[in-house]
Amino acid sequence: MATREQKELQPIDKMSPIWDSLAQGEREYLREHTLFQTFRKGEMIYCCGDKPKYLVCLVSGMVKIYKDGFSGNRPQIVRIAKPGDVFAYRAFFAKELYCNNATALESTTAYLVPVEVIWQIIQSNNKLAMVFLHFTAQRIGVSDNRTMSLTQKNVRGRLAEVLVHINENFGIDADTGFMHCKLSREDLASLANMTTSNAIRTLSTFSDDGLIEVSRRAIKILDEEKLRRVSRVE
Amino acid sequence: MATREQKELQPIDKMSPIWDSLAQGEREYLREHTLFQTFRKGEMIYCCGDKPKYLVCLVSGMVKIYKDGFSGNRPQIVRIAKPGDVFAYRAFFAKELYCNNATALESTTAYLVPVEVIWQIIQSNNKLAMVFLHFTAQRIGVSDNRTMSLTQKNVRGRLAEVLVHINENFGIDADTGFMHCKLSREDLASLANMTTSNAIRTLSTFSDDGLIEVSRRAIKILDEEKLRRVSRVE
DNA sequence: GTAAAATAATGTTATAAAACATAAATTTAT
DNA sequence: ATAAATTTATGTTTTATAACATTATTTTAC
Repeated sequence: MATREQKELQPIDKMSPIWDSLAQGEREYLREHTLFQTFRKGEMIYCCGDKPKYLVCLVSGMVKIYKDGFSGNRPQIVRIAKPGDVFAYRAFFAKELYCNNATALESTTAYLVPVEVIWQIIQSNNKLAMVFLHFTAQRIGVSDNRTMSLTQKNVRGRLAEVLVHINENFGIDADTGFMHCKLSREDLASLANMTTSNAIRTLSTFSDDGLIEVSRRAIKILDEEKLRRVSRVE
Repeated sequence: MATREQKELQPIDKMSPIWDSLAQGEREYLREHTLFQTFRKGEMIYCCGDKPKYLVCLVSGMVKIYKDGFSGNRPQIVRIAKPGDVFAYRAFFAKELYCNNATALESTTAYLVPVEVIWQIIQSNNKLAMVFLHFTAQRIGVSDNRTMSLTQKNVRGRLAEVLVHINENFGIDADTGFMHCKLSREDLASLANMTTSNAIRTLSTFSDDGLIEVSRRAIKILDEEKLRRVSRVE
């Protein structure tokens, strides 16, 4: 008898604590109007200039959210979404068009909630409004801190910060210790605002110094304390 | 008969459209529990690590909101608040301590609304929650765009952007055309993430090139179109 | 009004990171 | 399986900006 490895697909309102305050009727309304969609690797989920149509709740896979670079400059990854993450709602609440892009980093599935559905529920559910307010307020802090890191830390400090962040937020393989999130050097560079060359070079020196172990795209942190120190002071 | 130059002090709920959705009872409650305070030039309004106690609504003067620099680095001005602006609420909604500082750039007066009062009203006034959600969502966008500017534009582009922004948001003297907001070179540098030397030097070249006119701290934009172009492409 | 402090103006040097170049390794497509 | 394309690895050069240094000007304090 084959064991069922594949996890049962949870309904949208069980995917994130964002929906905890929803009443039963609201949950049903949400479920009924939510789409489920698959994206293949590299596929665009939304892009800069689009009018926000859906809030996205990631079910499986990984999505990079990135801004196009100014005139000839490299694009910059703002953040990477993982299963359970809810995104693509900022522009809607700000009453703006999207000003960044989202593409699947690997084969990905997601719930798409039409913004009208969110609007409908949030108008009469103050708790939901407060949850989104809490989230957006936190994200301002994250964004302002990111600005500080990208402008005041040097290349080593920025890359160390990115590695520690990925390690913390995407987890590591229980057996090998390698990080689950395997990004190309180019994407690491884009996250840490540096050239791909510098990302590659700095990974090499981190590896030479025994801070990390590198095998292709897989990275294992060997000395987290030291890496954090590099992230703090450089 | 002496003309009354001094404007009558407006009540808090007339200071910003943020409060437009408040019912009469809520307005009275807000007014009754709001403090009015004066800050002299350089005085701190709140600082990094403090627990948020008040939402601040600026009545007169100017306030700089800035983050301390990492280990030995220069502080960075996040934004400058002007009369009518409401600030100091992000950390409260994010359930965090302040992670930046606010000091008066000149003699300043402000309404201080205890966060419990905000909480009380927002719990039962969905419209107010939506207004704050709209504001915070917008500010994430501003912050992310700021990150792009500070990391991808060169010194000239960054300073040009700051000048255009100040010109637009703080207005100019009707007679002379000089900008109302007169910052020290150090503060301009802090806004544009560069050394004071570079801000001074770049102002000189802008002046030499006929883009601006400089007289002490006062600056007048002579060729806004060209300055915008510098801001966009450099 | 004068001295002291802070701010502004420039010139010079040092340096971190980008740009460029080339080659090796890996992945993808046929 | 082989070729083509992409990604990774390093070495070298160039460049933008910080750091440093000095002087002039302006503001503040007594």
